Amino acid sequence: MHNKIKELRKEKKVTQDDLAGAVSVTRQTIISLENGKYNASLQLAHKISKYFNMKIEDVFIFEEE
Amino acid sequence: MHNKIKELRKEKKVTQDDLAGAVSVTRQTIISLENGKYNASLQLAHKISKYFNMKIEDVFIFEEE
DNA sequence: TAAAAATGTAAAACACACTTGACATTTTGT
DNA sequence: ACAAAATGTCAAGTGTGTTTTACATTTTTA
Repeated sequence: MHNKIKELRKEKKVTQDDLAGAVSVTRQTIISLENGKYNASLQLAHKISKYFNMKIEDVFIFEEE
Repeated sequence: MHNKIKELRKEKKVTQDDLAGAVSVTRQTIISLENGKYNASLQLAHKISKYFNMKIEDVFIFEEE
């Protein structure tokens, strides 16, 4: 699974710190998600995609398992 | 956050064990999710909603936070 | 009505999402 | 060029999702 957070964030021209604040997590969490260190929780995935006005499936890409 | 797993599962007439097998988790995990003991991971939420041919947001309900 | 199937509970163990803090590197702006 | 802002790394700690095992209760069916 990977995600489009970094792209979406740059399109919208917001900083990691801004996004982190907006969804109430640490900047470290955003960094780790963007760099594929681990996956977001369902709650966080929801907040992030809501922040970008998108569906979870359009931000987080689940390749075949 | 709550979810519609139990309802959807009964509509489709599948057992907890069937669903668990279909999404590769333990029956215990399904029980705990249905009874609100904890929330699914993003991966699992995706597998479950895909199993029911639905979007994550239509299976897992995020009340205002 | 008894056996079988389905659902539930409880607790210990493990994996991973997320935090915290401190510091290093890259990018941006003047 | 230099300072400031943004991004990244590392490591230890906390909390929670998931597994496993074993057993109890409820529901279904022959």
